[in-house]
Amino acid sequence: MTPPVDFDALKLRLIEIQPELPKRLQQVAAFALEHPDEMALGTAASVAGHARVQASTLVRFAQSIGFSGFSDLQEIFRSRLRNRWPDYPERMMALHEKAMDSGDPTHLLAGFADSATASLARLRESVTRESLDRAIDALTSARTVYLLGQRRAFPVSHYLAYALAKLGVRATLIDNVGSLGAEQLAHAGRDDALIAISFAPYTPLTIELTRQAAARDVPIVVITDSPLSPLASFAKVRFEVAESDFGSFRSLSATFCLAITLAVALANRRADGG
Amino acid sequence: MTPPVDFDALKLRLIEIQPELPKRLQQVAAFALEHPDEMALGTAASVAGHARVQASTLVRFAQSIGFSGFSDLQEIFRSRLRNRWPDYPERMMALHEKAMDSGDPTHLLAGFADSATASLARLRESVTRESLDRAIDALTSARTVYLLGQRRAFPVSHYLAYALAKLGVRATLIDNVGSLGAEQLAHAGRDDALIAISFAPYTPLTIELTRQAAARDVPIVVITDSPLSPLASFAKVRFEVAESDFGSFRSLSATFCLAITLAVALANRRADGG
DNA sequence: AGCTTTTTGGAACTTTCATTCTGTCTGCCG
DNA sequence: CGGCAGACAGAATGAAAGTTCCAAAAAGCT
Repeated sequence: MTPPVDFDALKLRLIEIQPELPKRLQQVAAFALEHPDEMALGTAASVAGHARVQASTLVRFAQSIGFSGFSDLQEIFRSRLRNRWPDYPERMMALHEKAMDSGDPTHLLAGFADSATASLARLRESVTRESLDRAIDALTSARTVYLLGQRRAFPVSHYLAYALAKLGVRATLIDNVGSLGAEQLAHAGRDDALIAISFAPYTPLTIELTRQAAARDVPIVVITDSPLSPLASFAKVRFEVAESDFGSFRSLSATFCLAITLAVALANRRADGG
Repeated sequence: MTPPVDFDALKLRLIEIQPELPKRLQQVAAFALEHPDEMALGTAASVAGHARVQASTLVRFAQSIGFSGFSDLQEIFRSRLRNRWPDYPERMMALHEKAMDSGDPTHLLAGFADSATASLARLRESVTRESLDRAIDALTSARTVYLLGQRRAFPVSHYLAYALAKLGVRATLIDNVGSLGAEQLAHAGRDDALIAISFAPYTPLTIELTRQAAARDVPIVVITDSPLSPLASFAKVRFEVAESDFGSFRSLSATFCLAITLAVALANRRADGG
């Protein structure tokens, strides 16, 4: 069998033959495509370690595609690295300028990526350890963590529900399916907690349900975009996330980042504290 | 003498001390700056050959700058090649460990923010104008855009549904509420389009519904994490988003960024083209 | 269920590589 | 002109890497 001559050919070949490959060899194929840099720079042993495979499997993999051994295969990944655009900052500049012409969607992509990056940078500066600690305290002592976010904020609360479930934390997502939002939150009490998320224009349902929960003394962590947010007054702990926007669409990157931080920190605390 | 920590520092150091270096060492310095790729990927012997020098000279060169040997020096060149941030993996490790044993949640936040930022940077490099254009073409000619993403990917498809609705694009979210996923997608035909999103471990429902849609010739734009993804083969256009992960949680920033780019570009195209 | 074939993990083997060491050479100062 | 110090090339060395092989396990087939 004749081995692929460049990275693209290799990629195609792998896509083609992967289904009929043994398990471990599939594993290697997936790893190779996901970590091409590692394949290029690492040693057979280190790559094998990261891919959870024996070094000999790497050799077998290479041979099954037609190479004589791992080293030959690695040469493909190395040449890919050589031919990659020489200098990063220059390329970035060129990309920005070239994309300025209208109708180029890469311009949009760059814009959204920039604004997300900016949001993340600002998040890091604006969130204090103290507020994080207080939020995690409040959540740690909760029997059930309720998650509320509608419309734009719904992706965040849904992702939190997913993450908390994975982390073994009891959480309930208020998704308002069938307009049962109020009922979904009805049993939240003072030994639970609510994470309420809303941005301008604030969804009335989110405000109303948060208000009701606050009236029942449910500890509330609020993620919003302004200290003047209608949610602010209900908050035991409040985070203001200033997402920069590009065009009229705000990124949610910083909000997600904060959310997952809360989730993981909470799980860690539970694991430590018993 | 303390060795430079990254490529730029090394460059400066070399320029500074080059005049007072012995002849062969100057030769090596010049070669190193002119052929950084060779320095990164070659062996001591091959580099020595190209630079018309003995291998031992390379070692002495490295030591004269403060490294323990050629291998340490080579690491600098390799990390330059790996990605724009030379110390990214180390930084990640450090943050992770700090976050783990200090219990300081701001380290977690920094880690997630970093990994999101890295994902965004990589996204910009990996997405080509050509694939964006093809995706937008496919979506523009669709009567209805169907959005499919479950579990981890659900936040993305939900957000897309929100954004497309705001932009005046007819879109249907396959949320599988009440297990009506198949029925929600039942009327999609060849003049519609589907955006299918899934990451490992791929949700069976997403794969199955995408397969069914593909069988009915629905044009499909796939967002996934590997060319070997089970979704890949159904795709008319495929995006591979390599999100870096921190701990065991992947950021979704790059995926959101790509999604919103598609949405806005689509709306723009519709507005222009009539 | 038993046999055959394929696949896998691990150790042994061989090669390659970086590094050290030694003798020689060159340039400089006495 | 002779001696000294630094630099150099090339061989020797020891470590690390890639590869091969074999036995055990798994998968497939009758």
